Amino acid sequence: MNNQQSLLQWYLLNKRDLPWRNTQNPYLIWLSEIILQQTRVAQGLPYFLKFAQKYPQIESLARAPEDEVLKLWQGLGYYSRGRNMLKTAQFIVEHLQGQFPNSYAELIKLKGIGPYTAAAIASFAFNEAVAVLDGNVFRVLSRFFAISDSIDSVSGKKLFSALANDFLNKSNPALHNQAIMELGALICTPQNPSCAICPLQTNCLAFVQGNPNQFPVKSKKVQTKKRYIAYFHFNYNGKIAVFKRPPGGIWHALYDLPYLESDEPLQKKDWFSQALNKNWLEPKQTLDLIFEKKHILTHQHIYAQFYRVNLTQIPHLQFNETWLNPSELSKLGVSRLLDLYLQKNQAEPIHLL
DNA sequence: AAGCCGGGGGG
DNA sequence: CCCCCAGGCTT
Repeated sequence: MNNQQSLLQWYLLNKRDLPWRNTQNPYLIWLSEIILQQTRVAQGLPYFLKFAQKYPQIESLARAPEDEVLKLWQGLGYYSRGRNMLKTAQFIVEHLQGQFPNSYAELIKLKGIGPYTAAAIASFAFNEAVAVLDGNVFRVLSRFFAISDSIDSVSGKKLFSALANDFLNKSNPALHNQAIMELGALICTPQNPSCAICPLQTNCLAFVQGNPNQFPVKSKKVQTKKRYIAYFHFNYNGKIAVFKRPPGGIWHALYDLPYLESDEPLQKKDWFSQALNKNWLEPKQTLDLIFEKKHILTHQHIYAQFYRVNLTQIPHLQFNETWLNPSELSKLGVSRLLDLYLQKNQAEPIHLL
């Protein structure tokens, strides 16, 4: 048996039973691939089930309001995926008669579909002979061939892309692509790979050399930034001031509370005086610290404090804010951080005045 | 080419 | 604390 055959045999015996593997419907496969971008299967699975249930066809997704899609996407992160997904659904329904493109060349033209996702849909739904290249494939191939070219350089990507297409089993691209990714997810893991039970063990150069942990090679490193944010829960007759976050930063298109920000930690009196300067409140008013949370993201650590202010008149907040009651706000997508606060606030309501 | 975009799980 | 996950878009 050659390497491709060993890989396929291993896959057929050991694959996980995942819902998007039981269909060739390009819409459902696309849905799963968008959700799974930079996202573990265990985290994305419940979202796939929710979306497939609520939007069984591309037409129902295309009709959905953006706020509804983002509420369903809430907690999954990388929210531009959800907005691009909606735009692409609308494009396909309005301009392609609802028919999903059936080739890599056409798929990659769509918003939110890059080289990986185009290859995944083209092969899984239409059995096109194009290799997927994701984090799993980078890892498997870099170890199998002991390649030290960095996977986040342009030249490295070209090299691995050529290698992946060379390694592709042209007689069964759909199964081969799923198999090599599954191998990366279950056997050829980032740390402590299970080489002892790997179907490619005997021909794996890194295993022979005894250094699989040295692959793959990455050159870029992420540096995290610390942010200190004071959120203001302005309460007026049971309504709360919120605004839709603008383009150009984190949580674009999600709803949020008015806030102040600093590069270094500040105390309540500092936030209070800043808010006073902006005429968000009056000197006689008080800030109640309700909730503190260190919110950890890949590229930033947010030290958040949530202050509640009970108002007797509506201030001008400069956020294009709207005033919503809790049931209205509960229908809108918010960050995981704000969701935590709102949940806590609901569990321990403040009985005021 | 580099920076940015979330949240979570595992070592 | 670190890593990275069925990546893609913008500058």
